[in-house]
Amino acid sequence: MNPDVQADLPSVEAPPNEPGPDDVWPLFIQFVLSLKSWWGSVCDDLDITPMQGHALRALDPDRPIAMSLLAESLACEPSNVTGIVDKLESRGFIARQSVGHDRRVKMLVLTDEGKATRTLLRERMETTPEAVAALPATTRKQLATILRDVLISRGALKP
Amino acid sequence: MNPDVQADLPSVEAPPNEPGPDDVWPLFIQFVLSLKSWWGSVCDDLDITPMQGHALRALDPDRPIAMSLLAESLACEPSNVTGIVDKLESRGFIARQSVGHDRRVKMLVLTDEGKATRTLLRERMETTPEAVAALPATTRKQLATILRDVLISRGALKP
DNA sequence: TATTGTTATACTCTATAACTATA
DNA sequence: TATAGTTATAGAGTATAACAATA
Repeated sequence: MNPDVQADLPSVEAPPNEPGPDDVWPLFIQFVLSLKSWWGSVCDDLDITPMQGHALRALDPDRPIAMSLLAESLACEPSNVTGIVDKLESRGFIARQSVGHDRRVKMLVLTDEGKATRTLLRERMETTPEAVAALPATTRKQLATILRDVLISRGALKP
Repeated sequence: MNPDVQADLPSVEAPPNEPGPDDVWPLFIQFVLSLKSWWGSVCDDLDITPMQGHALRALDPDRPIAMSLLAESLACEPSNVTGIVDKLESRGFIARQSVGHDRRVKMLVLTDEGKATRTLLRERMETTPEAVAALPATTRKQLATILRDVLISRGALKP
C-alpha cells in the first residue's frame, strides 16, 4: 500500500467540485475513497492484504461460519473467497472444518493466532480515526442510528 | 461486477458480530463494503470500470485538471492513473492537453461525450440511495456537517 | 437436479522501480 | 537535481464459467 498516508486517515486532495452544504452523498463517496488508503495501511501494519483484513474482521472468534456466508459478508464471489481463505490458512490464522450434516459445507474457524491478529486489527480499526472518536457521544449515536437505518432499509443489515 | 446486487444498494449479509448501539465505526466499515458492490453496478450500467467511474466523477467539467491532482483525488499512484486515463481517452471521454508554462504537465479535459456520461453517472450516484435521500433535510444536513468535519479534521478535505 | 466450494481464466486495480522529458 | 508522467512488472482483487463432491 501507499506508505505516505497517515496512520489514521489519509490526506486526500479535495476534489475539484466542492460539495454544497446539503450534498451529503458525494461526501459519503469521498469518505469511502479516503477509507480505502486508511484500511490498506492498517492491514499493512499486520502484514495482511485489505481483503484478508476484511475476512479476519468478518470472522466470528466464537463460532465457525461457512465460506458462503463469508462471501456474502465480503460482497464478492465465492470463487474469490477460496483464495483469500487459502492465504489466511497458510498463515495459520484460520482453519477449514467440515460439518457432519452437510459435507459440502466448509466452516471457517479462527486459530489462536488468528484471534490474536483479529483483536489487533479491530483495536486499530476502532481506535484509529480520532476524528470520529472525538465526536460527542450524542452525535456518534445519531450517526450510528442513521447508518444503521440506511443499511437496514436496503436489506444490507438485518434489523 | 456482480449482477445480482440491487440497483441502489446491494443486499449484504449482516456480519457475525452485530454492532452495538454506539458502535459507529464498524458501521462505517460495513457501509464501505456495501458501497463497493453498489458503485460497481452503477459503473457497469455505463460500461466503465469502478475506477474509471471515480475518475470521471472527480474530473471537472469546466476546468482542466492535472494528472497528478487526479491521482490524489483517486488516492492511488500516478502510474495507475496513466492506464485509467488511457482507457477513458480511448473511449473518447477525455483528452490530454498540454499547458504552455510547464510542458511536463498534462491537463485532463472532458469531451462532450465525457461530460454527458459524467452527468449520467452523477445522476445515478446521487439519486440512487433512496434511504439517504429519504432522510429529513435536517438530518441530511447534520450528516453532511459531520462527514465534512471528519474529512476536514484529517486533512482529507479542504475547509 | 440443485448446491458448496474449487479451479481456470481474463481483466482491473495497485505499488514499486526504472525511465523520459522537461524544469 | 528535482518533478510530471510513462512503462514494466508483480501481485491482489474481481467476475465468469466449468468442474467435483454432495445433497
